[in-house]
Amino acid sequence: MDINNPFYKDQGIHVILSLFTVKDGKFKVFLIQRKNQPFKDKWIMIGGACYNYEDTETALKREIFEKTGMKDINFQLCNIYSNPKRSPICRMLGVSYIGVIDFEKAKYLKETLKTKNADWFELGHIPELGYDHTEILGDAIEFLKNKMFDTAILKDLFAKYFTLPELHSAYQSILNKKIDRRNFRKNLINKKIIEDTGMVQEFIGKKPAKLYKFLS
Amino acid sequence: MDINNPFYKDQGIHVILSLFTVKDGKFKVFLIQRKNQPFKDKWIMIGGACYNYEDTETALKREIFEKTGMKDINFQLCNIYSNPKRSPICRMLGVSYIGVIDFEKAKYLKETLKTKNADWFELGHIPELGYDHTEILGDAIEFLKNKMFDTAILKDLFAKYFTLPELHSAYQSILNKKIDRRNFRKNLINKKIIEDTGMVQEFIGKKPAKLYKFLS
DNA sequence: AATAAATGCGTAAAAAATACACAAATATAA
DNA sequence: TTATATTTGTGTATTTTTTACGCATTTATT
Repeated sequence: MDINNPFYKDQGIHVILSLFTVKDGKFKVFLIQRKNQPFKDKWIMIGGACYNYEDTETALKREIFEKTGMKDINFQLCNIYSNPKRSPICRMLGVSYIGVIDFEKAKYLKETLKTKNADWFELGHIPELGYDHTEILGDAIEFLKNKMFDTAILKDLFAKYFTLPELHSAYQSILNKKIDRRNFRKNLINKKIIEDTGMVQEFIGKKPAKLYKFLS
Repeated sequence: MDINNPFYKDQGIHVILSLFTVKDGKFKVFLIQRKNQPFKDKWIMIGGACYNYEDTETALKREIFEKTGMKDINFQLCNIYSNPKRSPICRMLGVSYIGVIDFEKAKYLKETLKTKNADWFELGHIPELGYDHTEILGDAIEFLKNKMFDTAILKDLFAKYFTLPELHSAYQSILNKKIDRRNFRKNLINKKIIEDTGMVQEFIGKKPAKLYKFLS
């Protein structure tokens, strides 16, 4: 370890957030459009530099706040990307996180965003992405799918409570396949991922649904 | 993203390998003793700098070769550590990998190692570690345990073939608990992690055991 | 030949996952 | 008011997977 080796330092760290929501049965990811080179006009996911006095989680929180004004987005580590050519400027190690928000926040996010060219894109309708964000997004989706039935990774997809039909619809959107709704309920309850709150939906029409919440 | 911001660069990336083996029913990790400050005389896991022209896997392969002379150790990403104070010298992002080798290689490793103060330590008898390697090692063990029954993460624990009693013993050492040997076999075969080779062990004593191999 | 040690194979019980049917609540139409 | 359609909740067989455990086989030793 030679601290004076010019190749040792002289490199940056980037944090990237694959931010997802589900709205009206559409699984969507949040993208912003670059205004400058490199990858001018290409779309990328939220993120930015991790300065050398902060950890990556702090950096990502700061970046999210600077770019969107939001402070309460939860996320978890997904993967890292270390190809030295992944950015044309200099070596930037990419640290990728995954986050989920409910569609009320999602709406607010777009309205208040400082970066104007930003939007939610439905999966299957993703534009061409800059850097290696196509790969990063693909890995994030895979990660999300693999954790959905074992953890409360979708905890923030609803502000607080939700009905089973709502959750069921979200799962089907993300996995892009049909799931038996009766077994779906038993599965998530048995695994202690969701819990019946005892409350019931105020009815809009049809039979009112019970309200559930995520555990942990 | 301001490339001229002094906090943007001026930081290093470190790769760390939690290298495990099992010998005579003892689950062990490979450690080397530091000769210089910081953490002089403390033990740490293999690793070193990732230069800005290489990806982290390349860096780790290089570090392993420079420090041990070995070229064929497989590993996979485990976690990252980004606390800016984790190294007293400068910000060093830690990228942790996990690897496993068979005890024949393990023996060779210690003999040919350039760094002389190096050894295999049985879990439960780990000395005080430098940097944040206690946390890194703990996470790596957790990672290994969680993947043992779903993937061939122990593939390199045996040079080629192995008997079921050998594998069974290794699993029990790592998990530190008894596992029914009959269900153990069925479990790993059903999940297509191991496969019967059709060959049988040359007998040393007792009933000769069948030889298995890892898949994938 | 009998015994002990280690390994392989099989089967019954329990638990989990899957497939599928029907009852209950509500709005709307007749 | 009654019937109908839609949506949600609950239950129950069936299949698959996991777990528990018995017994036979192979070899060395006595």
